[in-house]
Amino acid sequence: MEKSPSREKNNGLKKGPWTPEEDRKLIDYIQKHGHCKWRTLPKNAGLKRCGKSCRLRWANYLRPDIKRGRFSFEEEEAIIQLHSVLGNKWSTIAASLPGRTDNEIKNYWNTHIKKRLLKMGIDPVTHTPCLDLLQLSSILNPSLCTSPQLNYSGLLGMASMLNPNLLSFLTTLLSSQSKNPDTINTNQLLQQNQLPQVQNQPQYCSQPMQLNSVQAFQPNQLQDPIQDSPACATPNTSIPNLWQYNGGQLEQQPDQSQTHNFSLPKLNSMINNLLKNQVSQSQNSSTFNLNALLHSTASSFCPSTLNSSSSTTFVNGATEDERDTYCSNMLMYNISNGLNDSGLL
DNA sequence: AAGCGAAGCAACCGCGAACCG
DNA sequence: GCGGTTCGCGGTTGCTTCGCT
Repeated sequence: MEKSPSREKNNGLKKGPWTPEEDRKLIDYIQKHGHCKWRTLPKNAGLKRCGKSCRLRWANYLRPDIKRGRFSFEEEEAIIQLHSVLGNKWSTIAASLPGRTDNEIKNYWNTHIKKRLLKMGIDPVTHTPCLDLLQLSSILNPSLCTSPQLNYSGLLGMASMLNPNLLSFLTTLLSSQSKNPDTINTNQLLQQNQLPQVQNQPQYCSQPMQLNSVQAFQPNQLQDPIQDSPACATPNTSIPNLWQYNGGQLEQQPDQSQTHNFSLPKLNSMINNLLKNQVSQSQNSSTFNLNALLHSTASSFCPSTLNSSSSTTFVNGATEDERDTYCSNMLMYNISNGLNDSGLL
């Protein structure tokens, strides 16, 4: 790639883009003599560059073991995972990714991953759900909603910040949905009689990835909420209309005679209504109105269809949207795992 | 086709750590 | 132990390409 004319420093050392000729000289020299002394290398190799520039060119571009091309999804997952632990320790992260340089990873993080996380409602610095007004409006404004699956993670992130009960409820519902793709038994959920632990720092990536498990969260067979079948939403006033968060225990006992089944589109609208309600009431409230949730009507929050992507598309060469979808599913999967680990599901 | 801003990425810079005499 | 030198890391810059108007 030919760039602008090279710059020169006062001391005669060249700066700027490397030419193929310079590359060849550097490669030839290192292949013959190695690179023990970067300081003296350029002079010996016949290059008008500083040692630092040579080292950088070799390390980031000319090294024979460098892997070129797009980052695979596995690599991306690893970067996010490592960054959540190590922070901006690019060289340490690079050490775990054969063939990738710290500079490349740093650039990829700043140009791709950071944006993706923000889009998912996750703070790329702290790796926790973030709440800002823009995010909030995009989540709550149906016209701005382009990916319902994407918004699940945003919703969960929001929920966790607004109300620990809400996060527990949503994740339980979503996990239940994976076991029974058509219906959710609310009574069964209530009978658990204990709220799961709220994770302080939800993980949204895991190693190794378990595509089959994640696929269980693919909300397939979605219908237009407006066309929801009557059997899918059966509100019942005998269900306690309030869950009181009190050290993880439900204070009101559920009515064990009633079962409520509803489809995922209905769930979508319920979550949306719940969040709207929660936001308008008070942040950090320890209660939410279950009865209102069950009675809430389908809104236009959820677009009419979702594509049921196959897991095999989430490997190398996945589109941006597919990656977003997968990342969102991973969030739900990991939160669900947290529930499973606590023996609640 | 031209202009312009955004995105992507190679390369630079400054600083601290490691090394060495 | 100390001072000078070298190396490596992370943040930043600036050039090129891309896409939109």
